[in-house]
Amino acid sequence: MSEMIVTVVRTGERAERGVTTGTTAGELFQGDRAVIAARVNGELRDLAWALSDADEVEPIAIDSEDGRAILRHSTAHVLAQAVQELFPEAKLGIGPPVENGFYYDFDVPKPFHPDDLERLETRMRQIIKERQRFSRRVVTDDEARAELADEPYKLELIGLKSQATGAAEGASVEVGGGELTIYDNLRGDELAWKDLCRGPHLPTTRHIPAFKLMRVAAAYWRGSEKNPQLQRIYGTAWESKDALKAYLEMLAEAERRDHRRLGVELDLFSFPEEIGSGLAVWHPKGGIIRRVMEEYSRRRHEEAGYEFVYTPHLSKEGLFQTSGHLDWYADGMYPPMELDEGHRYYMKPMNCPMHVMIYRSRGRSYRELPLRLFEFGTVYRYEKSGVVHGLTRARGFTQDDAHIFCTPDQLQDELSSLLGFVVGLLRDYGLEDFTADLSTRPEKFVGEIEEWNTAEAALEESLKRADIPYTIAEGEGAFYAPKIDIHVKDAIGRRWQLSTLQVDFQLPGRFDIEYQSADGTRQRPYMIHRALFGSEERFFGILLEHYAGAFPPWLAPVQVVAIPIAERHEAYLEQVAAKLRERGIRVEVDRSDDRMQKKIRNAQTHKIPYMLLAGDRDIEEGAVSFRYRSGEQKNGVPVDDAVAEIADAVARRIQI
RNA sequence: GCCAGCGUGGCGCAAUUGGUAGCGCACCCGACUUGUAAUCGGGCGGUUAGGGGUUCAAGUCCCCUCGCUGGCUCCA
Repeated sequence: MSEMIVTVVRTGERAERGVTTGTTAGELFQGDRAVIAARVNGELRDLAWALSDADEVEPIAIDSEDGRAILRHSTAHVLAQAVQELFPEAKLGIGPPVENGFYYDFDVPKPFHPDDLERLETRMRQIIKERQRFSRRVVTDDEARAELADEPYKLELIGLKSQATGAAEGASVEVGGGELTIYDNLRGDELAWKDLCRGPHLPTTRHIPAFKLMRVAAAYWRGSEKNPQLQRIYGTAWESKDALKAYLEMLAEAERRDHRRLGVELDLFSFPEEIGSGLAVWHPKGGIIRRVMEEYSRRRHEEAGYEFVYTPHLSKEGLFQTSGHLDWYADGMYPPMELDEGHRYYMKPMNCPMHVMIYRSRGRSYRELPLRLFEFGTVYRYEKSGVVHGLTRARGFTQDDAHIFCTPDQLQDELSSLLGFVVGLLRDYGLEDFTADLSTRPEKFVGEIEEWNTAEAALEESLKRADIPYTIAEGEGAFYAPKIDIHVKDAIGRRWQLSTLQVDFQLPGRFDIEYQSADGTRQRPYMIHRALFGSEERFFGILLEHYAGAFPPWLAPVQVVAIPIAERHEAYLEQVAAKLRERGIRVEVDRSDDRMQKKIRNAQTHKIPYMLLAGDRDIEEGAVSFRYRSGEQKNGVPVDDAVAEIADAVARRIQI
């Protein structure tokens, strides 16, 4: 009685099934409520898709990656319907799923107000309750044009698709590759709404278990500054109320550990309005952490053969003309200071030209190479006003910047050892999970293609040797060089771009630097740029969020707070503190007239790694009692043992 | 740079339709001296980011500047 055979694929297992002609994917998976779409011969399809003989069919569950994307895309449609009902003049842009959610762009006469989101959510809930069916319909270009005559942006997409040019990011969900389709939202048999869309979609709106609109924003149509700005609404949707809740809690956790908030709470740094946007001052507690980070980094660099240099923050314009910065990135530089007789000085946006000056200060021999120059170099970049963001995107910041001058022969080994060094040092700061991007030649570049190819190959080889997983970012290199960016994953799973490593054969030529080789000829060195933290400010901000302010003891600004049970125990704790200070431990005795419980609370909120308490019992035994950040305690520890425990944790740079 | 939302004592927040700026924490003073997350009492502190305007009257309305937030664009 079965008229055709399909192959059902589930998590790698394959099974053949005989079904009647015209069976849909949905009927195949009837009974499994988690299945909301299917992959038929490799293509994602609606459950209403009619199968053909010999099809290979895989169920798509709503809680899979593909399933969530479909859910979110369908939720975007519900949003768009709600918007057009509440704001009839709204014209549709695009509405794709994105990581953790979706958005939909609209052209509206008056921008949305945050309060509009609540009204839209209410309407969306009604639409979901109505159990509208998502119904797919194939149309010709002309039919689509006729049906969407009132939607200028959709018409533009149809036009783009006809021209087979690359549409905007996200637009592929509207028009896709082949035939055009429109999805009708049907309330019973009545058409509630429709949208040009490739699909697939959930069977009905009722299949949306949980969603929330997040924020309104503006976005340029098709991602170009030259185009008009549309109003974008961001939302999120999940396979269950619990999954939505977990996501919202993750966002709340990210907010709690936002470095800008912790910077204030822990008194680490601030951005005085009087100084200017994006320009931080470091308070004593933040300053200690930064100093410890720098000291450790400096020591490791010295051990690895780097030499320390210092250079000024300002330079005459000629330097940046030679380097090419004024030709390529003058926009990103602070405007020049005009001095007498027409001399112009610029704040430096990068340290490299300065380091080249050091190299060029005298003749160089191949025997000196590789020459590794390192500086904590403070640079200033005129970031656009809308992008400044705490410590992670500042206008003044300090790079842990090094430039390595080497012979072409040395390039490969130098890159390889460099990568190992970088990753090793990042591990010491408590970061574990690394990936890399290899950014290759961009459209706008300088130099010879052969040189680019050589450098790209050397970078890739070093990634392989260092065994770091990487992806190739085609065309993402700097104009003067290909680069490797190292990304790290933080404690709550976010990825941050940190270190960069670039091969540069432009600057050596521009500055005409040379070395004398063994055969007596003059040769041009290669140059490698690298920053490990990227910027100290940014790295600090990332670490702060990674640790949620609870730094490991070696970095904590105050490592120990000693808390007397009563005033008469203060002198004893001062002796303990003196012993700790002898070991270089940063310790404070809390002699305020707060109650002991309050002192504990204070130390706890300041995320102090160790609290040492002492009362009559401890003093009798020559001991102290520990309270750790976890709330755990360890009582009656002999003072020398306590000191040793703390000093050891600091020396080993472990987290506790 | 563009769009939107914001900007109240150090921090977190309040202030009916425009009608004399309050609270908590922190801070200062006093009392209390207490074994693991907030003792009690008193006090100081704001020309409501800055400037201009409307009004009898503006933290509340309008304009400009600065700054912050979320996006977009950008990130050498």
